[in-house]
Amino acid sequence: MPAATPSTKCFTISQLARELNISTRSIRYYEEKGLISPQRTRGNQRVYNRRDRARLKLILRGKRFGYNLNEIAEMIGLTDVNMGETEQIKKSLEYGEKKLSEIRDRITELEKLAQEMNTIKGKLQQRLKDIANGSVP
Amino acid sequence: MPAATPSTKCFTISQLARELNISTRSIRYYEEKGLISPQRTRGNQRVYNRRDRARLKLILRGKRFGYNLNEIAEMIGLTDVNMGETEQIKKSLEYGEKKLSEIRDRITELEKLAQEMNTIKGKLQQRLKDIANGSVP
DNA sequence: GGCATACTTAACCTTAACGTCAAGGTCAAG
DNA sequence: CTTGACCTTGACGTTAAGGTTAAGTATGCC
Repeated sequence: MPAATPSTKCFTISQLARELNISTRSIRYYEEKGLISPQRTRGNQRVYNRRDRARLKLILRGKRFGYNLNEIAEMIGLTDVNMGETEQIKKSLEYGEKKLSEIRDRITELEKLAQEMNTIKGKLQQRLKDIANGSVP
Repeated sequence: MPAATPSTKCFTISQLARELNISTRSIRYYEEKGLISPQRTRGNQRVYNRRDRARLKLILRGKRFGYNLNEIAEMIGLTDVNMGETEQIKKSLEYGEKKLSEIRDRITELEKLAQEMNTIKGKLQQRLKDIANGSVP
């Protein structure tokens, strides 16, 4: 067998913070809330692997859609925690299903919003033309 | 000419609050922040028309996507305020364009999120099967 | 070992977005 | 004109999500 763990790249907290463009404080705060649990060095410093990094990205994505940290916690509760009893898994699946349809709703809603803004855009452009001609306001 | 204003249905604040499932406090707060400016009765009570109602819906939609009220204020600044000088309109258009592409980005991102959750779902189901058989955890 | 960086926890501070409560005004029904 | 439901402003309270600062520890490099 060759050397071990070929896919265990690690990051420090500030590396991740820089990469994800957030503060270290935020990352620690997410940990406080139980959203991530990185390993530690002997010296007690946090070490993040790519799974942790992926999870952070997931958290940030959730945030961008207006979910708060509690909701996100529930949402990603279905990734690797729980993973114990069949019942838990089933519940997670159920929850995930709910969230998925919620997301689909959001997508259609966003499309509606885009449409709405397009309408407004059209009106503004029309108005611009009107002004260019001389139709009084 | 027949009777005037055929499309001027009005609402009280609590009617809207109930319909939109938010508190009256929130609605007043949005007004405080300059996001809506309903008419008043002689007795100084707020009266909302359907345009106001539509705007409230827009605000809530924005919120659901993680925009804060300041961002939303800017965003809807392009609906009927400004509407005065050509320069303003042009700026609004520019801003709207930016927002539109932002929205498109969000849509793709949401799709990615949905995909990700589907992957998780698959894993959970697989795990469920494994347990059903008897492969130890 | 010594130095510069980066990391740790703990404590306190800030801001947005409301919730809540008080003290009083409005409005439609009777 | 009274009553009850609803509305007004104002002020203060609360909560989530961090920012900030302090005092001390780890790590990498010379």
